[in-house]
Amino acid sequence: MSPRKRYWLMKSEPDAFSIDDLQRVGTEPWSGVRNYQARNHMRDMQVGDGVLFYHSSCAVPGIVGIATVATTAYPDPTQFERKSDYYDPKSTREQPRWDLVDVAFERKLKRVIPLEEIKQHAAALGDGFALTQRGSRLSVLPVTAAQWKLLLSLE
DNA sequence: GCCAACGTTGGC
DNA sequence: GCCAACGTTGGC
Repeated sequence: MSPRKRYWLMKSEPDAFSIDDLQRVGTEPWSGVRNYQARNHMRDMQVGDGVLFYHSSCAVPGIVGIATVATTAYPDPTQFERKSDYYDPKSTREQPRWDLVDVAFERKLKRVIPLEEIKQHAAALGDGFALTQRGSRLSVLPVTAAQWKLLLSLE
């Protein structure tokens, strides 16, 4: 028996990989996460969990689409590839440090929900919400059912 | 392009 | 085990 569906938010720079890219490929291994907290969140993911797709480092940062978790966590192959930007010499196949999940496209939002607007709901979203916490750079973060509902009600 | 905030590294 | 230095993230 699998635990009930959970929700997450995943950041991506649209110049590198956008929601349109995800729509085109359908499913994408979320490679390159090199932050332990973000990795641990991916290890907690279950197939079917909901993902808010967020564009960062762009003109209008914000939530742009919805995806679903398509696999449980498995070792990120790029950590073993010497030529990859994500190569980690401290990683071995016996003891990989970095995991990823595959993420599947579900839909684009009717409009971008800008960070600026999300911030106006910071109080309702709660102090613990990493996206609206000052200085937070976490790229994979948990979202509660209530936060998910609130954020998508802004669409 | 700037810079604040954060995580990691490495010297001691 | 501390902490300064460094590199990176990401909003603006």
